[in-house]
Amino acid sequence: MPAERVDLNKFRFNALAEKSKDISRTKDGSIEPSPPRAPTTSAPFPVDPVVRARYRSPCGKRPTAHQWKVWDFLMTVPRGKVTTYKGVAQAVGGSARSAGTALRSNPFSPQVPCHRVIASDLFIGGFYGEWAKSDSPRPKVDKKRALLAEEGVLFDSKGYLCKRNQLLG
DNA sequence: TTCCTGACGATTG
DNA sequence: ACAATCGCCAGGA
Repeated sequence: MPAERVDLNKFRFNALAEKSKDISRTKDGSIEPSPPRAPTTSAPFPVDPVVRARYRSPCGKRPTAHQWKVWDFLMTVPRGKVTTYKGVAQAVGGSARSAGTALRSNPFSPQVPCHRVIASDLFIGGFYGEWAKSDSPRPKVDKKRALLAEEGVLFDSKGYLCKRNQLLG
């Protein structure tokens, strides 16, 4: 294979990976892996308010009341079912978008099952900050799909939920 | 405090 | 059908 072709493929890969935020570019133009979006913890999900008050995420941040509410609600979504960002917002307040913000910083995945949240049009949606696009690599969303498949929740080739009755509610 | 950025969702052209 | 736009609101800098 000509070197020219190799370089082209490499360039294409980097462009896609950069778009999906798996890598980022430093000031001098070199490429480095992006830091993980939401490092997970092996600590058990705390329920006690006192334990919560002193809890710090792996990034050293203290979760907000809204985040605890979102995560608490997720704990009520059973295996084999999914809900939507909109559904989360209706349950705990705020907007669908702000629900996504709380999921994005969930340090207890998959203990707190943020993989059971999909878009309101039944599209599989995102995972760990990565939003599924059919024309780009989506390793994290593939992981989400695998987790849900293990729970009996399947999506079609375009990424839409197969069985509507698996939606919570 | 102000400003900006998103794992959204609904509307519009 | 599809992309562009707009409203949304929690967090972080």
